[in-house]
Amino acid sequence: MLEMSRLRNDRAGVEAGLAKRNVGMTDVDLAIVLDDKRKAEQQEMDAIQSEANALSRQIGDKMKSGDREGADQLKTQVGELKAKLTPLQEAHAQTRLELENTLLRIPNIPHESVPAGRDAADNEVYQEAPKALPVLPEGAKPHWELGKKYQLFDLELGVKLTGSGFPVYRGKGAKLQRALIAYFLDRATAEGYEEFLPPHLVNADSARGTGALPDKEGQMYHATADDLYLIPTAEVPITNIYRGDIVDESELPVKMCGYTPCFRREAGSYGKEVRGLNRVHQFDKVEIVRIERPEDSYAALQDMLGHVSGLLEALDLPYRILKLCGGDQTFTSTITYDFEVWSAAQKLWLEVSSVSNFETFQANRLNLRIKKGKEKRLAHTLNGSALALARIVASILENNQGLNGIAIPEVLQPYTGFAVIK
RNA sequence: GGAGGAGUGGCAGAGCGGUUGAAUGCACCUGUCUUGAAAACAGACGUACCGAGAGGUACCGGGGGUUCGAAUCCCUCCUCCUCCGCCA
Repeated sequence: MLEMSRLRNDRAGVEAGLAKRNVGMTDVDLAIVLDDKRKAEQQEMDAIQSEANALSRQIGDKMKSGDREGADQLKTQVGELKAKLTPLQEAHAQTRLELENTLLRIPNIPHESVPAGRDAADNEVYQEAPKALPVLPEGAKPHWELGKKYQLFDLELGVKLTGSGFPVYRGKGAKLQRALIAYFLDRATAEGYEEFLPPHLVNADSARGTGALPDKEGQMYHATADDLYLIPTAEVPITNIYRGDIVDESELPVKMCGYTPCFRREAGSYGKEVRGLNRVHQFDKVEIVRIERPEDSYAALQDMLGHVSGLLEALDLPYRILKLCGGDQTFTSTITYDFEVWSAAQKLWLEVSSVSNFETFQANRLNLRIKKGKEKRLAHTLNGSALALARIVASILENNQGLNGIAIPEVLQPYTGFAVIK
């Protein structure tokens, strides 16, 4: 949620930013009108309330001194004031609700460096793959065939148990998952991120705090009996740890990480993009989250890009980094970099990480502030996948396949206990 | 799931219908004193909204109600504690 002050004071900047997302100024204008109305209503209400409070106090005095008649007279006056107040209060509540809903509809303003554009086709390559893409010999198999051949995961079994898009990992496939999770967490904690293991279901307040609601309503699984949402990413519970908090600047930066499964309904996607593990309803991910001073957040973003790059390099996977265009960014982000890994058998780039700075957009919804002495201001929040498993597994299997089986990256071997899948 | 008890400022803890945004203690902050610290003393010390300011309004777990007036009474929901039941 954007700050009202920004909408009022930086109209040109807001307009230019929203244009990059192909969004107009209608809601911005409406928000300002509603905010003006809100203020005027409050002033009027406060004045009436103030008068009523003063009279009520006088009633108390008159009652004490035995002046029943005077008290009754004042009661009538207060009654009249209240009659005026009630409709005002109702109107005011309505105005606030409309203002809130309007603000929730306005997406974050992209960073000035973010290119304009409509969709993924307009994204900018920020960093090319560092080396020549591997070329596999004839007969190389896509990961879903490898998964079947070596009994690493079973999609049909998932259908039986749950439905499509819920893979069942088994044997060395399951162990590889566990190894990747442990490796990613160890790397993150070595970088100073505190590990959390949060709930996998959250309430509506948490979903709203990070922007999953209302923007992604329908993309989350909803446990209606208890009105809880299955998390689409660990970002939601981990960032919400600080919802409503005021953090002293001396405690910054806050660096958190956590592993969780991620649940996404992903309704309506078909074709090669969803073959095998390319897009599933449940996958595992290690997420990193940071809370920063505004002046530090872009250095933090670079640091996070470095961290994710380091992981992919350690796994020896060819990757590139995209800077998303305005139209392809998520609703809440100021700037987003996507990491894509080359899946050699499919000859396809697979997105394995998304690293974003939200500036104050999430913090404003979360009401997450930082303070230095008496001075308080909104924090900047950032997060990134480090990393998302299913597609990493897909590319490891495909890229590392050979005549003698699939080679496990060296850094993972201490975690898997085996060097080859055969 | 059933029965009972409780939710007040950073913490502890009064208040139980009328200048109570809230006593008191501790913690924190600022001064005085001290070479420095401690102690002592003095002061400041919640959040949000409106207002140029003076100041005003709201908030005592959330929501609703009674009343001229609610932290105080009523309803409801949530959370925690104790006991019982069930259970990985």
